[in-house]
Amino acid sequence: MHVVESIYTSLLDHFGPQNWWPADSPFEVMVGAVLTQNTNWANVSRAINTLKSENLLSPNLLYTLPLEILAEKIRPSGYYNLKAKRLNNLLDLVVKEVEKSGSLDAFFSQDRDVLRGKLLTVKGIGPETADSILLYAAEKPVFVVDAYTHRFLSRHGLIGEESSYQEIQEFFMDNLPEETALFNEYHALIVQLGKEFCKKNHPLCSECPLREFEPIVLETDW
DNA sequence: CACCAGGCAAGTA
DNA sequence: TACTTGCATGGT
Repeated sequence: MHVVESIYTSLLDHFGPQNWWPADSPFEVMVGAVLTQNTNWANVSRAINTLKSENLLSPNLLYTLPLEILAEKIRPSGYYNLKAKRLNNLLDLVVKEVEKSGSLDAFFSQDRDVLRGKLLTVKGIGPETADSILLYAAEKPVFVVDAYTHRFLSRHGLIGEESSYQEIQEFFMDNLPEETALFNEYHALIVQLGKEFCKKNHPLCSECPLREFEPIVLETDW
């Protein structure tokens, strides 16, 4: 059994199923994926609740909303001018593709790597945001790598600190069965680990569910 | 008061 | 290519 499987077992045993992504629809996942960039989920949740309560959470409505108004609506999520623009860039693609395909589901039913390539053409959609949309909205088998993932693997000496997004992603995908449900649960568990035990500048902790995986002291403040 | 949060792109050398 | 910086709110 590879170490990534053992870690998954430990995390699931400790935290239980996380039932991600916390959203009511695939489109809500897409919006949340942009808004949560480098931002606490509690703040993102406020922004999404505003959009919901004003019945604005649809591609066409959001797309026709002026950037300044959109920025105002999503203010609590931080970087609101930047994120309004990024959402609009994403909607450029989504509205166009939905018109072409007939529906959001049809758009998502394309090949995984083709879809990933299209998402990555959008200014403001990088690898993590694209993969979050692929996994949690389109339900494609892709492993999402975030800062917590990088940090906990480094801290346990399982990868070099300088490892790239793609290298870390391959570390998981080369050693796990290619299953959407597994990748979904695993990433969610890593985020929970991050929030509770693997925060920036958080000391090595005897309560950590991964304490058996030889934590090491790093040079950096990770 | 300082630091952090489920990134990304653009600028500099 | 390899750093650095801007973007911004709300919780601890």
